[in-house]
Amino acid sequence: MIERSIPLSDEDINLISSVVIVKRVQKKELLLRAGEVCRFKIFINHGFLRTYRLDDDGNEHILQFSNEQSWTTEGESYANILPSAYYIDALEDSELLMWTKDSFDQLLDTIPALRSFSEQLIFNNLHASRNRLYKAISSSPEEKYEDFVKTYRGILQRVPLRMIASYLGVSLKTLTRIRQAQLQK
Amino acid sequence: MIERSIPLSDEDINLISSVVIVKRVQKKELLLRAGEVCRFKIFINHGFLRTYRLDDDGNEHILQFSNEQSWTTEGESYANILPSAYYIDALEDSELLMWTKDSFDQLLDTIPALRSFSEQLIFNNLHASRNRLYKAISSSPEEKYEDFVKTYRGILQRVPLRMIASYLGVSLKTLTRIRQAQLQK
DNA sequence: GTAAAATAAGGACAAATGTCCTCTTTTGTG
DNA sequence: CACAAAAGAGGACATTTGTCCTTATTTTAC
Repeated sequence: MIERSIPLSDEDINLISSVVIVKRVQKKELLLRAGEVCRFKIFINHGFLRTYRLDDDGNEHILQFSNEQSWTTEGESYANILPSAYYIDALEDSELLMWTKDSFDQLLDTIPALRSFSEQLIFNNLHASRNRLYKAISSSPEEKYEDFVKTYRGILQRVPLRMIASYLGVSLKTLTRIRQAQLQK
Repeated sequence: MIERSIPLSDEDINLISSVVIVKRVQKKELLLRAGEVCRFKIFINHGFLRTYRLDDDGNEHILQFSNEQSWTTEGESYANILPSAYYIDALEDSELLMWTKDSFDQLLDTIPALRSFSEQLIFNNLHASRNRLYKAISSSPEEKYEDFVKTYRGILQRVPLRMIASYLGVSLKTLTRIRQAQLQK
């Protein structure tokens, strides 16, 4: 599964597998709490995760949805071994492959292909993040929603609408209004 | 100047300097146009740059202000040698140190300290970008403005207010209203 | 299987925000 | 120095968006 995206030798795969931690989590289970240090890199074998943050009033703001067959972690906490500002939890029952920072760093040193793959991921992340920021500051709620539907059609059916609203930074009300307006057409 | 932030030997510095391109640009001069490939990594010796993008209606949206003694480039275009979606121009007369991707990649291969410094920059960028996204989707215009003032007090005096508005993703009108309201206090 | 919780639509209203305009001041240019 | 351009404040108004409700439906949990 991971192999699909990286060109790795059998030997490399064995190495990587030798330090993996397989974890099954239930829907709603928390993987990371704000204040804790994020100790793992996570690959989602199947299932669905989300990264969110609480503001001063206790409102959730979703930064990221993480599909199966993708990677996630709270990078700032993970890299600097600092308390995380974000939560990560499961939106569906999930099966995860996890590596501690220590073992993953060692893998990076041993397997050049993994390192360059990993760097590529960082870049993709950075560019996606910048693009999303652009949309956040330049688009109307309607454009944001349409863009979301276009980009993540699959997710729309998997999560409650209020989470889409949270992800887009608009109220549930505006989102239902937009959807109603689009039904009229 | 660059040296200050990286532990480099004299030899390394010579290497890095040997392939640098020093460029002086005037206020308003464009360094990168949308559609062009961003061919350089840029270190701003002194001066002030900005990265922005035009939407379909021709409105500017500022993604980044770049201070003196900091780095900038349009990463997505630079890394993948693709047409940029963004513009970069000078908000003040500036002196820039620039490296082509070819020569910079070579430096990265030769100087491990530069590579790790460079990776650190990427991470900082990623985390800053994510943080800004969080504020973009979670804060009111007033909170955004206050946060901006707190974080970039210096910039406030250097750029027109409408650019701050553009950076924050709000209209100039809301920004002047917020500022008026704060004067009342 | 049933009660409780979550979801989301919709109404009513208030508040926030944007657009368009004018006017004054400041800045930049020749 | 003089003229043009840019900046930004402010008014008037319309639109958008949010908050607080209620209600119907679906999902979850015991």
